Amino acid sequence: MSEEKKSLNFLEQIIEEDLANGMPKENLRFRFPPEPNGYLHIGHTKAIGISFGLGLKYNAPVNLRFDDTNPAKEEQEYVDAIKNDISWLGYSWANECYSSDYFQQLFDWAILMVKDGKAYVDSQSSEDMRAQKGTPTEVGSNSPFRNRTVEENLELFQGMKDGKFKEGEHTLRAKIDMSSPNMLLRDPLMYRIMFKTHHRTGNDWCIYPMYDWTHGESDYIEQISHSLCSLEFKPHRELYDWFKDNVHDYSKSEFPLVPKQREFSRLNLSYTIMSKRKLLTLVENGIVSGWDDPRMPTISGLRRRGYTPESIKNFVETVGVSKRENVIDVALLEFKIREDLNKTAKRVMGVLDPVKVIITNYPEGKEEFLTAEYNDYEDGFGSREVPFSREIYIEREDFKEEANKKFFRLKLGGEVRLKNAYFIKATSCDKDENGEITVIYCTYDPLTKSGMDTEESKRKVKGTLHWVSVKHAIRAEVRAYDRLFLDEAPDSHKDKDYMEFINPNSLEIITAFVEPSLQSAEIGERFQFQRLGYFNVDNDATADNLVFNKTVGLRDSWGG
RNA sequence: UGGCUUAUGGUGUAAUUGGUAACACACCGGUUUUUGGUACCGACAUUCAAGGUUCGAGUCCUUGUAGGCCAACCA
Repeated sequence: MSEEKKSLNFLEQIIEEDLANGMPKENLRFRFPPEPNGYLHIGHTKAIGISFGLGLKYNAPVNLRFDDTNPAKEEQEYVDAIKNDISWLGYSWANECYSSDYFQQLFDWAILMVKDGKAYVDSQSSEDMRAQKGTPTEVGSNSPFRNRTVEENLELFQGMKDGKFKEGEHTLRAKIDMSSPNMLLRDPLMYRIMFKTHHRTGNDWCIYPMYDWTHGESDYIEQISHSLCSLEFKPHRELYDWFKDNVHDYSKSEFPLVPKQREFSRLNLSYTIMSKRKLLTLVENGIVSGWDDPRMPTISGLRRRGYTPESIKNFVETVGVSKRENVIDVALLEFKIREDLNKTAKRVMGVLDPVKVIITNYPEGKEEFLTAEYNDYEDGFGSREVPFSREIYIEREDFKEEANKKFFRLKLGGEVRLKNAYFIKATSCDKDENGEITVIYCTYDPLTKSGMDTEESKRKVKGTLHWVSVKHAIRAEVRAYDRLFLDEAPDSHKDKDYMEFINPNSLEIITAFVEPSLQSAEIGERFQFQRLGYFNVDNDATADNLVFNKTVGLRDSWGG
């Protein structure tokens, strides 16, 4: 057993350091904090993998916390989908939490901050506030309401909560520093008035706390030790710490531990987009059939496409953790699913673009059943009987009337092996008026039957073809997918909209012929169609209409 | 004219914290093969630039350059 020493990523190093500096291991606690305003995508699996992975590594609890502070965008449907996706990946959370569970605590703390002169009610329009906020290079200026008395602030804030004001009339702001070089510290909003029904708290509240105020304090309430998020929140850390320091003064005894936020770079994948808002646009405009369309980079899309949880987790593991902007080649994701399915999928035969072959010396009306292993190289997969007869389908691209020596497939006068069956030799073919081949005539050699181990079957043939018996084949719908976008980084162009790069041919629906054993295939079941790729049974499949999704093609080093 | 941050091959991630660039994917070549698959071999960078410190620098210092993020009553 050689122990491979894996280097620690920078987050693990931070944790090891904290541990070394005396933090008890039992204090370790993480969280994954999605906003339920859309479905989880492959980018989220990185964040999920990091926090849940750390939980597993250090045997520490990981909370699933819905950051549900904006009822205008959030829905129960998304909560359910998110839970389902995380479970499917194979992770379990210690507690199912909601920021909205902390609304009262947050409000109580906010009152204390008002009393301490650390927060005030502003009564300006958002436009006015934006104007005095300054810019990254110019300082802001103070609100005319910044110096209201504590009594006035208290009364107004209570009035906000009691629904005495209209939306937009007042806000509660933290009193920090309008000239801070960090824009987020220029008196950030803590509360806004919203008369919206919340998916959990209903109409209990008409003021809702903002992200910065809520998120950090939710971490604090849950006593999260390491709050890990993506890089764009780095500037928020200063504010996170400011709120945390103030609130800690109020609640040291009840909540002794203060969390620590650290940031890593998010995952970007080539040829796709990773923005919930933009993905929602694809759904709403009917570019895809839904959040779980197999072309979507969502977890539900990948699941439907045939990806396994294992392959996705391996992918995230391989991608690593760092602080630099990155774009991962989608080929790595494809490699990971091939790697997994290569070990686990049964091999079967299906013909996607059929051309008929008539074996002229095979008796008419005869049929025989040939034993075919589900996996020739691994034990434990079992086998099935595949029917063979005088007429079969092969792949149209597997035949050429004439071809050079690099073409290992069937050509006139040439011999190939039919997988699990016989050697055949092409003698002639028929064509239609367009020159399209309609029938290929072959002869077979009965002494080359698979498993016979005869001298004849030891003849060198370079090619092996997959096939399916015409009489026994079953029709199946195959959905073949191509990348959704034609550009490597569709949303990175300043002058062009990502919608301009939509691939108009990302879905091809094919009527295929597959071997009869697949009649009993179950929804979700994954197969390798030999020489073609990996396919799984789509949710849309019924007993008399099999539907397969092409998960990914086999690696093809020939190229055509 | 601001603040924060990152820079290692085509793409990611690593380098025992100053000791002579590793792993994976992609690409290209080859061997094996009843999948042109798998497996196995081989090829592919002197670390953004320029200086400096040092016996020795991807790691330290200086000065640049390039990229990312920051002005929502979003998260």
